[in-house]
Amino acid sequence: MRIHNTLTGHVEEFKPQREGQVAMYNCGPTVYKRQHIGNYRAFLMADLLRRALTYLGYEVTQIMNITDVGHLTEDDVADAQGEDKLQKEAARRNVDPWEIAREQERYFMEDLAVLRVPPAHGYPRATDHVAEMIEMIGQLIEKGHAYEVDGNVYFSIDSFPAYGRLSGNTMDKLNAGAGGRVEERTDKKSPHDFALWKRDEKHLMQWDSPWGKGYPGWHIECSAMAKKYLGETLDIHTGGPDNKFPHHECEIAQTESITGRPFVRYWVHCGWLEIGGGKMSKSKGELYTIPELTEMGYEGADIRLFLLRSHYRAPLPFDLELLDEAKTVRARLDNFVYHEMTERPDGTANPDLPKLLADTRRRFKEALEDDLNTSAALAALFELMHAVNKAQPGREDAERVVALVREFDEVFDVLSPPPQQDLDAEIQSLIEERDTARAERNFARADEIRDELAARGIELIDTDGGTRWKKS
RNA sequence: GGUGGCAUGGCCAAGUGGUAAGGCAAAGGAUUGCAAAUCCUUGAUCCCCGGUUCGAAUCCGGGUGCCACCUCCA
Repeated sequence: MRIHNTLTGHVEEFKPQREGQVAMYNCGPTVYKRQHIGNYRAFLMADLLRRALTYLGYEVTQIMNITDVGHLTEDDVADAQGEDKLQKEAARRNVDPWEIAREQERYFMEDLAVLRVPPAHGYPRATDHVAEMIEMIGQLIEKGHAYEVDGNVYFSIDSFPAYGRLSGNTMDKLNAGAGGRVEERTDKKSPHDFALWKRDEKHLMQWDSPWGKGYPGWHIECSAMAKKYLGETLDIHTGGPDNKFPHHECEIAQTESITGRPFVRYWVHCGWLEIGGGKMSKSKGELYTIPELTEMGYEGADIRLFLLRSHYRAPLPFDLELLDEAKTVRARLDNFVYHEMTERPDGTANPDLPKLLADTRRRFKEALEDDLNTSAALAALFELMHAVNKAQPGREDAERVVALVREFDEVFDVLSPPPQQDLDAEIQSLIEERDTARAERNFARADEIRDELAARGIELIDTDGGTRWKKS
């Protein structure tokens, strides 16, 4: 397995700390608003990574955090001026922030289910780990990496020279490029210092701490929970492109200042999902949530395939036509498995088939091993389908082919469930009537019945072996 | 101003030194009572200029265009 590591900027050979075992942490959602499809690109990448690693024989432990406090609207300012996003939404809707957090967390899980994302091994909430955060903050102060000013605790950037290694925004660069954008004056020693603990009497979520009542800053939660559930050094840490800076820089600074060991071996970030030539984000208008898309008739699997068809790191344009295309492709896959390869006649085994299957599996695997090259993996699958359709296999060969397609689908998970085979008696008799009409060459009546069933969502397919149908 | 990234046929998209995967769309053909599906056929010298090389979409230099981060954001 080779994977692109943001830390080095290169695709590297992946070697977990423990042979065959992977400790993976995914930056999860901030539960103050419904996540949109752009957010889900990052979560589906995490899912892909987990599935691919599992397919390749690794045992993966996956932890994804739920941010339910402390994510500020002004992380850079990172003093008491910044607003907690959850708090802001709570004030807007005039409801308890806890209520919003739990509601949005529930929606998130619902969306993941629609997207066929199997649950991670844990979804720790920030608010359940304030004690761990306080402990880490205390350690940072002890070691001289953090300082308290009037109930606020800041991480001192100057105490961590490696700051900026991940994003390229090193301190000298940040200072050089300040260009008037860092203008605020605060109680911080350096404008780039970020908050670990914040005092704010008006905040609705308050915890006791050695520095008085307050609540934790955003970045510290990931350091605390990653350490608790996966240890001091993670094999993989994922996130969206926006997490690189400052969030992940801050995580590195906090954790490594305490442990003195590398925090993460491989940083993996996805590319932006773009809409209208720009990124899709909550602060702009046009974004789609999962329920909005399903109401429009798209299935989770359509969205999966749309996202998995291109490389996870490339910027990906989003529009409904591309989603339609994914739907078309998926229909072709379904058709192959449930129609072309089903009810095949008996036949002799094709001597070339074993090699075709082995080559296809090798190509598929090698593509995944090459920094999750899903485009190439899918190309292998399409070429297999083409070759098999051409060869018109007998039943046993067809079953072998389908088994391989299903094996690939453990990674992609885009096949529809098997079509229902039960039909009510009325429809059944209409189909029989049509068969009779066709036999009598009464095509007018036959087409009439076809149209009628189509209106009821039943699509008829005439084959040599008789009339088949499927729900359209 | 600083940082990171992108530029491949109508659209989407692989490919990082050896004569451009795959998908969607489109067109023609085979098959079909009509359909659907399937099969056959048809398309790009890879943003521009210069360089390195026997050979570059792929490396180097210089341009141009676009996106993002340095505010909230996956």
